[in-house]
Amino acid sequence: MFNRKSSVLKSATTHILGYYTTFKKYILYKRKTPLKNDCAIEKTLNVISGKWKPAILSQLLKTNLRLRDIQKGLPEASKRSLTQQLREMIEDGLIEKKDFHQFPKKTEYSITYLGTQLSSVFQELSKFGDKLE
Amino acid sequence: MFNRKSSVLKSATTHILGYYTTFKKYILYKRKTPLKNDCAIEKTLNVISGKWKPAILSQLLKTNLRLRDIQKGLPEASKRSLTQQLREMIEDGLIEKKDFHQFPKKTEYSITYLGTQLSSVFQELSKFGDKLE
DNA sequence: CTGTATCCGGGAAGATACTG
DNA sequence: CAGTATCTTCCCGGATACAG
Repeated sequence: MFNRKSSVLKSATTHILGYYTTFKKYILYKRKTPLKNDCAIEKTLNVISGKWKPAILSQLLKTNLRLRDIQKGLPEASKRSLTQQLREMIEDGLIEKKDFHQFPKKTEYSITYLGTQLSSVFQELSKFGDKLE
Repeated sequence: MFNRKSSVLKSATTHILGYYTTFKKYILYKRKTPLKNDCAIEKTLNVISGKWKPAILSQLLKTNLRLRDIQKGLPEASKRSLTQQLREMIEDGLIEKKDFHQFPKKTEYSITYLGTQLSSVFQELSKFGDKLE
């Protein structure tokens, strides 16, 4: 989960797992600045602090949703960002995806049991946020 | 607190408060992507999710500290990052700074009452983090 | 010792076009 | 519809030198 691999295209010099390469192709690399995964607090922050993650999770805590519906609720977010953050949250086990094999494509995102346990975290975050200014 | 101003040097084209300029000098600018400050959850996340903030706050929840001591506890963080994150947390009212006017300089950072209320947030974050893998 | 000035690299996320 | 490919912009935080 930490040092999460992402795919990226670099046209010039880039790095693979810490080593540099100049090949122009999609590669997997580890995050440059490793997270302090020995701290439970930072672990949680890392899985929920994507730009749209709290918003998505709040929605999914209420009901299952298709990508289209998530977009409708977050019109400012690009589709790319949303699918990326959804993918990360699937990797982290917070949510699940179900594919209905049909055309046009249909998928549905839902919260996992682990994900539901975030609600007490959100409750505290919200309580504190109300005290700010 | 949101749309916090930062100073930055751009050698080419950059923007001031949303408008673009090509002057090469230090300017103040607002964040390009405004935060959704209507959500209490995101408010909290925004004030605690700097790279070293949770670590600093955890320390200050125990005792007052000088910059030197914070650095000792976080040898991987640069001085610049630490002072910057400390400054932001002062702006957000989480911590306070006391200057002893002497030479060599001496200052001391301490948690505010608002800051102490973060402990229940951290508790939940920590509890959830233990459930991750 | 505390803090700022300056420069820079890299990862996150936006825009847009395309695929199945 | 759902998702990826590609390029671009932005901004956080590291390194280093300097100032009071």
